[in-house]
Amino acid sequence: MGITKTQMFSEKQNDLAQFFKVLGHPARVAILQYISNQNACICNDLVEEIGLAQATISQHLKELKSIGLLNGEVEGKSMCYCINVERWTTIQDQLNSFFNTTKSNCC
Amino acid sequence: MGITKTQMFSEKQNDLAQFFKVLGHPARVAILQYISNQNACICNDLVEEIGLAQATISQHLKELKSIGLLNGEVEGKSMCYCINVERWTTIQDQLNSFFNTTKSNCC
DNA sequence: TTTATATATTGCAATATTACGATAATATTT
DNA sequence: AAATATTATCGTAATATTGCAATATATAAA
Repeated sequence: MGITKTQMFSEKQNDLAQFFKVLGHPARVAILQYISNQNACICNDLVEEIGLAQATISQHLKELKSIGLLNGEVEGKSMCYCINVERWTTIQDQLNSFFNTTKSNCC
Repeated sequence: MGITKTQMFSEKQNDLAQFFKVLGHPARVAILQYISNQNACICNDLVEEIGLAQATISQHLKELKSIGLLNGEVEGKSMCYCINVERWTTIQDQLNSFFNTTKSNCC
C-alpha cells in the first residue's frame, strides 16, 4: 500500500514520528548544518553548497518549514532562511523526553 | 527518481539521517514505547496491541534492529525483544550533539 | 510424529518520496 | 519597460515505503 495508518496512533506519536521523518534525510540534515554554520542565515548558496538541483533544495526547505524548523524572510530578490531556535529547542525537548521515558523501563 | 543521493553527504550525515528515518514512523515509535512499558520485554502482543498485521510488525521490528536499537532473543516459541540501552543512549547522544551544535550558531 | 503457535520472509499492490527540468512568480537592475 | 536573478511550483519518472496475504521456518505441546 504505502500509506501509513496514522489513525491507529496518538497525535503525540504521529507528531514525534513526523519530526523524525523530516529530519530523516541527509540533504535536510546538511541544510540545517549549513544554515547554522553561516553566522548570517544566507540561503541558496545551498544549491551550490549541497549540489542538488534548485527545485530539489526548495522542496527540502519546504519540508523543514512544514514542522516550523525554519523561518524564511524575503531579502531583496533572495530568501533568507533561518533556524527557528525556539521551535528547535521545543522539538529537541520532545525528542529527549521520548528517549528518556522510553529508555527508563527497559530490561 | 525516489533515490536518495547519499554519496553527496558525509557518513555522519547519512548515519544521522538514517537514525531519524527509522524513528520516523508512528508504528515504530509505538513499538518502542510499548516494549519499554512492559518491565519484561515481552513481544508480539505487539500485533494485538498495535493493530497492524503480523507481517507488518515483523518488518518494523527488522528496521529497528537494523540500527541496533533492539535486541531479540528466542524465548520458547516466542521472541523477546528488548531495547539495547547502550545503543539507545549512544544514538540519543548523537542526536543531541547534532541539535546542540546546529542550534548554537543561528541568527 | 503430528499439531499448534509464533515469527520471518516473499510477493504484490497502493501510495509516498526523491529528484529534476520546465515554467511561473517575484523582485532587482538597467 | 525589459532584462536578469532568485525562488516556488508543476509535472513527471524512478525508486522506496507501507501493509497485507500467503507461505516458510522454528519451537512447543500433544
